Amino acid sequence: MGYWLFKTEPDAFSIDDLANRPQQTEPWDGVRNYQARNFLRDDIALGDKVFIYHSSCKTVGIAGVAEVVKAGYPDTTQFDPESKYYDPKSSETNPRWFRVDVKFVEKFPSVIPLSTIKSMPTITELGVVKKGSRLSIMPVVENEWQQLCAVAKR
DNA sequence: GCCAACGTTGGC
DNA sequence: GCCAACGTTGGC
Repeated sequence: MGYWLFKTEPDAFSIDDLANRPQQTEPWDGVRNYQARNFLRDDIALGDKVFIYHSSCKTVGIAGVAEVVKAGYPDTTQFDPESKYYDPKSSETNPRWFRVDVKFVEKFPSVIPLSTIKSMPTITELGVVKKGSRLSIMPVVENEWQQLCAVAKR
């Protein structure tokens, strides 16, 4: 079982958007970063748990949990000239970008603020506490996942 | 809105 | 293959 953190800008897509459609499969598409692509294509598995992280907003931090319901497969927006994620250098026979599907699991009673996460001395691996981390998809180690879940439920 | 950090691009 | 220029991300 793997653990991950996905960033999203809540103005575009928030934990509430997920929560309002609890039965629905949501595509996590438009990721255009090679390191994140490799995670999506190679490492993120069915059943993995995902922290939904709100960035570029009033309260930056972890807002809740989702679950992977479909592992990596080609992100079709890369083939669509109308899409803002269109990539003319990609092809259906050799796709460059991948996505997974997720579904809602839970919304935390309140967002765990980034400042709180940074203040926890035992959270050292998580990418968001590292300076200048711009990755939108990042792994979470299990013990840090458990710690953050405990904080969320306080 | 500022700006540091980082990824990508393209000339050589 | 180097590296400067440029664009983007994202916290503050």
